[in-house]
Amino acid sequence: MRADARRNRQRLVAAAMELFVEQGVDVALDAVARRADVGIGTLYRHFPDRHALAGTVALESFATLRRLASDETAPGSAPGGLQRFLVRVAQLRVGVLLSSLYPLLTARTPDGELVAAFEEVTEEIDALVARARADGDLREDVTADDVMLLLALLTQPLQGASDEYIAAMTPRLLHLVLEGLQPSEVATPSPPAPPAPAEPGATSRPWTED
Amino acid sequence: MRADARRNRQRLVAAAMELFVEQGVDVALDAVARRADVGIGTLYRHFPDRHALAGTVALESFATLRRLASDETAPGSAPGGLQRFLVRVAQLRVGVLLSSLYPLLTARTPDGELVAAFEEVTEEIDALVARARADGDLREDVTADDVMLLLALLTQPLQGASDEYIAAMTPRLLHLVLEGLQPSEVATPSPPAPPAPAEPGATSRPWTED
Amino acid sequence: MRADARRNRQRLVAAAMELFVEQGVDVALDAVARRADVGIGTLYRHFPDRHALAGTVALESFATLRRLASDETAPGSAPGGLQRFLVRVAQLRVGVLLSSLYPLLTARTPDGELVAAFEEVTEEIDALVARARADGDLREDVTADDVMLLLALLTQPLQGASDEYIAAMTPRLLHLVLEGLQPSEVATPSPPAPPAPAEPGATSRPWTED
Amino acid sequence: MRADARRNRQRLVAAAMELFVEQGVDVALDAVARRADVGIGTLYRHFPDRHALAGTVALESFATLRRLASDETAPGSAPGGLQRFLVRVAQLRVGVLLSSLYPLLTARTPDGELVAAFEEVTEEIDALVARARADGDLREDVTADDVMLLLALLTQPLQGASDEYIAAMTPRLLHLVLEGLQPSEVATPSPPAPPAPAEPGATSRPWTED
DNA sequence: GATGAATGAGTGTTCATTCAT
DNA sequence: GATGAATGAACACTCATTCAT
Repeated sequence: MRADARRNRQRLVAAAMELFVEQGVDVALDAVARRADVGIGTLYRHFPDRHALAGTVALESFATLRRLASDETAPGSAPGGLQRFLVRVAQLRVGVLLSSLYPLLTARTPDGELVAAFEEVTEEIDALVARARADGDLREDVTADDVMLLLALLTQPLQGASDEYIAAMTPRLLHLVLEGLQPSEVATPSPPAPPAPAEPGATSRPWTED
Repeated sequence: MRADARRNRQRLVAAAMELFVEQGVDVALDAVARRADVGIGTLYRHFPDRHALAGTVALESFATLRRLASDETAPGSAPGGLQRFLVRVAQLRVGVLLSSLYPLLTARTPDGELVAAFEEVTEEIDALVARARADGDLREDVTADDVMLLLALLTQPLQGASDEYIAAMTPRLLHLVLEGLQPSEVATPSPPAPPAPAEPGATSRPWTED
Repeated sequence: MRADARRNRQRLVAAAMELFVEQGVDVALDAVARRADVGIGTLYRHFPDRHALAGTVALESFATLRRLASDETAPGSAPGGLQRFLVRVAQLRVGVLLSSLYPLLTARTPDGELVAAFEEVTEEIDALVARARADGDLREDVTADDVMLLLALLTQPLQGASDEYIAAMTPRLLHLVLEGLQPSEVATPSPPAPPAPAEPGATSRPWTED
Repeated sequence: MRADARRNRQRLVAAAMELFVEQGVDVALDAVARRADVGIGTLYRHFPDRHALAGTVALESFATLRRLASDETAPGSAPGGLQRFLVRVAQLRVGVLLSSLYPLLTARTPDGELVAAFEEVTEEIDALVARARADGDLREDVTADDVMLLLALLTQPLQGASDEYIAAMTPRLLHLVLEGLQPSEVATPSPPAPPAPAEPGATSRPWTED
């Protein structure tokens, strides 16, 4: 692939990620191209349709999440890794993608690569959760799914809120929630999580069609 | 106002609320009119633009929230009112509106009625929070703002997730989070909330423009 | 249906027919709307997509063809009806539609109404052909299918030819061809027509997909 | 010219001719380049625009037509040459080009080479027609223009018809039409052909601009 | 007051053509 | 000379909003 093409591709993905985070996954592709400082045709050459672009952004996001998680599961890493991971993810607001892009995992023809990447992220977070539990930092009844969903929800773009407000409140809420997930004498059993669905897309999470 | 006009108005607001919850605040107004079984022209006669419709929906939602909250602050009501309130709100998914409609609170020309209604809701929730604190059910450093924001985020529509999954996970997450908000020996101080802004829109929450 | 709506619909169909004849079925729908002196949105309100518009144009064309044919099969009508019919059709250049719109007859989900209209046209032309044969005006081995296909081909828009040339040549060619279809001693058997296909779209003519 | 350059040029012209016949002259040039297994840039290096490519294809087609015609006018050739010529041309479906490419003959700046080639084809066909007439195989009032136009029309690609249907019907129609062009007692005079225009493009056929 | 038709700006997508590699 | 990436104009289609009935 030519150098300039690769650069444009990078810029497009970066621009898309920014705009997805700022304005949601429904931004006009025009805007993405403009932000990347590239013609709309170039966007379409690299990504045949919005789906393809979103898929690539998801892939990148999953890779980032995975890297952040594995940083904390490295052998000999300090306790509190789950917390540190979540704080960093929240700062990057990568969670938006975690949530907005779930639909992609279950398109009519689920993208195998994407599903695989998601599985990998899930595994890393499973490891973080297990470690936190082993360290006595996490309630016994909290699963990786709970953690991921909380993350997705808590870092969702709140339509009309100012960036400063979000930036100030996110660590605060995260602190409250994470501390609340620690074991405690008063803890009572949680309502059950839904069972894993038979199928589709190979994930254990039942997202709906596109 | 003619009887049929009033009925149409009601149906429009109801339809809008349903669709806002189901599909987000960006639904086509056509769809709202159709759901209300009313012509699009009728929608526009009652609400000069999407903003006006959304504002009315917000007003209704705030009224509902307020009623639910005041149910729990009635003199002689049982402890645990905050929890019960939050669970009910989550069930109604009225939180979507709480979040999606925040922008309205800070439009260029903030709607006084709306701001007032929001203030009232805030007051009721303040009361619930105070009561919970007094009962020893809530960490000292949790504010009404924290509660409202958590509520908004946790009940946001998660784009591609199936209704069943959401329905199953919401009470679970809420249980975890609420239990986590209880006082505990291990609790450490939360990061500070942002200070109230001087202005605008008269709310103490700094939402961005439209 | 409102009077102005009906008028607009008429104008759209008329404009589409004109432009289909002049420039082929692939004209920009913008151009159709402009020719009909109507906004593009109006076009789309009446016809959800290009297919629907083309289908309606086809329906009208078939109705016209049928009328022209039945004019000549009325009881007591003079001999030479097939010739007169073909000349009139060629003058109207309705044949374009006969050919350009065949695809519609075999769309994935063939439009029943359209197929029925086509069958009716075919029947009328069958009658014309039978009559012509009975009158001794037509070779024995000529079928209605032959006639329709000839008509479609001979009246096709010849991309770069001027209107005058076409207008002058069409009757001339038609005269030659029609006279050639008369019985003659020198006639030799024609190559066989293809057998009717099992299916689809209920017509006996095997047009390809969309 | 480098050997590979020449080869690429050949492949482009061949690919274009195939696709023109299969899908009409409006195919995407991308598709032509792909079929020729060549970059789109290469196509544009050889042919500055679609016009130039089409012109070259026309040239080749005219050459083919001419060759086919002169095969039948060779001294001592058997009677029935016009018929044989037309059948062969119809089989090759070269007629598409004859019709689709007429516009090229009258572009704002008519391509002299092209016009000349067309004139040559016309001359050859004139000869065939004269011979057929002399042999008593053709009505007196049929001209070379009639023959060429019939050929163009009868071999036009019929948008939605299947290849098999066309393949089966073409010889049949051709048989009918050709036999109909033979002299006969019942023949009546044809409507007059349009007079040759003063100009433009030097052809005697009044095609419109581009 | 209700209706739904008309409008046109906005967005997704394709493709002819240019140009850097 | 070959390549394929970049560009933007053009077209299909949607939807907020206005307005005639």
